Amino acid sequence: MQYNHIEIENKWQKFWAENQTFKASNKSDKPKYYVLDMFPYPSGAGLHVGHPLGYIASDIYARYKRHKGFNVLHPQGYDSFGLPAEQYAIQTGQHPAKTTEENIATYRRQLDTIGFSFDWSREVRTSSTEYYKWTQWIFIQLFNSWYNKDSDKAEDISSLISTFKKEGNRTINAEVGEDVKSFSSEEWKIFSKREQEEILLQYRLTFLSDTQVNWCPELGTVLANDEIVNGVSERGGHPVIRKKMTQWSMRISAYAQRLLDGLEKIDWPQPLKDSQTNWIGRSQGAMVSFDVDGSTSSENLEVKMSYKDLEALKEVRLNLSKAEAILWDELKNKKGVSKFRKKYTIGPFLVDYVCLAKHMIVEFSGKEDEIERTNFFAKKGFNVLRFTNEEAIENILEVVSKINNALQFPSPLKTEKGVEKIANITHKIDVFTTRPDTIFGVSFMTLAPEHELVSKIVTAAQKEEVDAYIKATAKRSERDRMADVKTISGVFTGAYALHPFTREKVQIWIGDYVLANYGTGAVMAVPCGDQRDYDFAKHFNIPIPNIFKGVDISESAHVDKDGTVIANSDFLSGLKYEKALKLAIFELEKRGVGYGKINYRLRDAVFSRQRYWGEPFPVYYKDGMPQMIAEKHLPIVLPEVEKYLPTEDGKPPLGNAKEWAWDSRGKKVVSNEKLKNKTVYPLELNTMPGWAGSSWYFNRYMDASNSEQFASKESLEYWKEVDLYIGGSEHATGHLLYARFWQKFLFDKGIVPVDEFAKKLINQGMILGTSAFVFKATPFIKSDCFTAHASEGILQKIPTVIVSKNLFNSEEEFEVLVKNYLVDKGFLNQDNADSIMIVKSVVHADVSLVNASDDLDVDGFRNHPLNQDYKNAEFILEDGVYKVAREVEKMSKSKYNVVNPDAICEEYGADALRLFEMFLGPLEQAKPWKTSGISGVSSFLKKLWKLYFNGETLEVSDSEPTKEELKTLHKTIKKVEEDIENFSFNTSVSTFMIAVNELTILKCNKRQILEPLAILVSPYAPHIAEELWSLLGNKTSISTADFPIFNPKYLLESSKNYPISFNGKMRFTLELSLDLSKEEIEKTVLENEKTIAQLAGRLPKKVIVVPGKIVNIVG
RNA sequence: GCUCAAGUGGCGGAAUUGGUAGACGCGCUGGAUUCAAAAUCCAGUUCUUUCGGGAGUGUGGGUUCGAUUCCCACCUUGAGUACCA
Repeated sequence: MQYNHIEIENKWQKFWAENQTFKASNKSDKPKYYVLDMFPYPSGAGLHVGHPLGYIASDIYARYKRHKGFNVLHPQGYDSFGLPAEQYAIQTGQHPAKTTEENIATYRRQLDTIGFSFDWSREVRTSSTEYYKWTQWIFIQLFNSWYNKDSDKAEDISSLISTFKKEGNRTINAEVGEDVKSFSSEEWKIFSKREQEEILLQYRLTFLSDTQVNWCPELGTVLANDEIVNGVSERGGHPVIRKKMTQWSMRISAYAQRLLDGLEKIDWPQPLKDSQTNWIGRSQGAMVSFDVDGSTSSENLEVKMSYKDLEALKEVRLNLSKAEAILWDELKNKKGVSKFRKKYTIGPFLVDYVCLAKHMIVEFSGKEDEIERTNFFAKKGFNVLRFTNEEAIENILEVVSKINNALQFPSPLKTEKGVEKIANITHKIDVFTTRPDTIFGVSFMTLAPEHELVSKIVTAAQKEEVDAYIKATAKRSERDRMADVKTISGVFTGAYALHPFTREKVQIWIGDYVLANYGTGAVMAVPCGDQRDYDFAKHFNIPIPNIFKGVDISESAHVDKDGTVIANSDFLSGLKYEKALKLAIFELEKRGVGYGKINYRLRDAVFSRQRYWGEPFPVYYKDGMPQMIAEKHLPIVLPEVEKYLPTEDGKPPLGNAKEWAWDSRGKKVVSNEKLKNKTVYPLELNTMPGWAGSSWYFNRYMDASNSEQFASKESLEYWKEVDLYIGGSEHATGHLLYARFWQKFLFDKGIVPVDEFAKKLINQGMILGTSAFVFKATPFIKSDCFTAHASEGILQKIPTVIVSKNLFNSEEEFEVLVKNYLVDKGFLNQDNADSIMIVKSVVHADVSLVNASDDLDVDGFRNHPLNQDYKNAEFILEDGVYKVAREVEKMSKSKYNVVNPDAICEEYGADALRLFEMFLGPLEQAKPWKTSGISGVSSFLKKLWKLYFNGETLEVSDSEPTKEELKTLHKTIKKVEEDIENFSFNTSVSTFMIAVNELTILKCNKRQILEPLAILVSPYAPHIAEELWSLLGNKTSISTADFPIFNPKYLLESSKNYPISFNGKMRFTLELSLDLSKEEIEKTVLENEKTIAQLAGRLPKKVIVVPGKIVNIVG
């Protein structure tokens, strides 16, 4: 019987669908295993051979795990909201739901053809109402939550409100926006409802705010940072500008540290982790305050500390009294600006605790010099709180509450002379620096042109110039500013800042190399240690003090930290980077001019899109304040609109909807006409971004049809997390970061049981296309020979000439060849030949017209619908064929190198496609596709089939297998098992080929070999395996069979073919018994005549014998 | 610029802890079968050679009895990222 892949594959695909073979149960005695693919966006172009690569790998793993006795969840779905469908809708007026539906049908058909073991009963689509109901629900959960930094997790907003009622917001340590005002419980109670809502909005994990957004005018929407590549939109490459808009944001920054820490416990590829780490951008350094000159400086009372003193302090910190320890337990958990230090020196005094950012000292009373201390601290701008030991031990809670209160409500500073205004400082410039060790190298400061202080500090003399500069920068788009990094520009403000240590005056400049939205929008410039500062200083002739010992900075800044010794830096002189850094921060904190700080690059994520084809927000606006629609009224269904474009007055597309108002009485969406009614309110016009639906879909698969809940508690508890997640690395800083964020939030709220959703992740590499090119000759009239009409006629006679690849080595040869051809064929007069020139150009040829030997189907090319221009082209062949040039490029329609899997399945079968995709190379690696290679796996399948047959009839013997047959089988079991566990799928395909080749030579047709062999092959080539399995008389699907068990006894050998090397080079092999001892091996080898010949009389210096491995003779 | 990954025949790639470099497949060459083609089967295929050998895993060094594998420097390619202070 012939191997008929079409018949077999149709038969088994139908069988699996009818019998729901791969339907996973949420209850099982077997251990669970969850294998997930990144679900596709169903684009109009359908799948090309690159798309299924990851799905095939995960399918092999899923099928393998089933053979290994696991209850496997292997679902699939569609990320079906998104831009392309909407752009198509704008162009054609087709409803995106319709095109999406059609595209999904194509995808489903293509996926089914490849024979995946997906559990389709759990399919999800992010654009279906049953699904996005729960996306809306999660949005509401985020709205109703705030981030408590003391417990380091998200909590319900109700706990915040009850604290506000009891104590105001002074005891709250939350992740919030920048300008939150402090208030007491009394004040909270008298705030209006609206004021209360405004305050709460600042605390919520999703919040409305006026933010600078990336606005893309062409697309008419805002884009997230990860949707912009090189200053233009990722989709379409349109320019992006910055614009202030009221937008929903997600407070992902609250999770920055946890997103970083979580990377440690997940098995994800290092490059992916690196790019997330990069994106989060944690940098450790210090905040430093510079006073603007014109303020009265406080006298300098510092006592300098050496590094030794600093080390000695560590000792003191370890030995705390009981009261001290109790209080420290309470204080140490405070984070961020309320962070406390213990046993700290402020000037000459050692204080018990200090919060540097808030200038608050907490001490135990009873110290001898209390009055003196209080005065000194007050001069330095510190408030002091004192408690007795008893208070701390007996009523720690009250002590803590007093401290919290004082932190929020600092009392005016007091000295013995009564109330005195200590600081007369008009302005301060805060900067963030990662190099506080270089602080003595500061020679100027630079503010971003947008910095709020600029207008306040600029001198009258400089005002005009500064204003002009600010105007000029504002005009330039973000993209211009980014593209142009070489031009140095800036203006002196005329104002000076005071160096926090030396009190020397340093100039304050503005310059556009400082970005307003990173750090504080201001930098302390250290020209000797930072190249940008250096260039700026050179350009404007600002001094460049050198603070590095023995380093030449005449040409460029010295950026190296390692091994550099600091000089000319007062107390830092003579120290290396690490020590100088610590001591600098220590001194900054001691003098109250700065503190150690961790900064993150990760910004809060903008969550509003001005698009139609996305999830609507479950939000309406009452008096301008957002209100959530109750869970029981979800989903809020996307309304119908006539046009998918923004409205004429610039509102998002949903502004076109006629029925888009919320009736708060009737609890339903009603016509906009009813907005006149008092109880009807406008609904949100923005929609959610693409990443909303994909940030939690892996949880939905666990209980996909649940209409009561996001997913049932039991199913979430059972499946917990994805065990293996396969997808592309392009989602590193988008989907994979946002999904981790939502998972952590859902975990905080007790909705999901784990805070990382995927234990292991593999990035499959891209499959590249092998483009084919032909060489086209284009004739031109040489300019000096141009004699008007006559020449025109020459060109018209000349047909397009296309030249085979190996006929020329240079442009000159090409030209000569073409001219000769044209003359020979009579297209060109010899006389005219000199007046034209021939230019070579390359043209893509459709890869389906080229065979494995790079021969082009010339007629096919002429008649190809995309090659209308070449219908009458002349081809210059070599040896009767046309050879194309090949190049590896990304697969794309425009390069005519896209290979469709449908055609492959049709011609070679799905099993061949699956095997070949795996055989191409390591899963994670990018690799080129060449269809010709598929004949290898195709003939392998035919050989495999033949093993079970004798001519037309199935012939399998029940007799005992031979030793060799068993050896082949068990070798294969071992290797395939190891390969799958290591995701090295390419090598197991080779292993199958070797096994089949060996068994063919052995003429093996034993059931005891061929039955387990079918199981081994089945994860890779499931259709042929099912067919052979059933032909062998089995009644159930092969997917339920146990994986064969490897038995090492069949691989035991009695002898080994030893490689005999001389000085490490293998010269010949020698068959020796494995029972021989080291000495016996050495003796036998040295006596061998080939050894004697190799040595040619020399005496071996040394003989290395590794029994079972190698013999190496040195000499 | 910075970070990461990778360089092995004509091509895709193999060599899991340092131990016979080039498995397996494509392509190519020759042969069998065939009227012919497709398909199938057999043999060969890193380079070089005076047919004894010799050289060889991006380049140059190092460690080792022995290095594709470990270390150092450099070159090339790919990916990510960037006035991030």
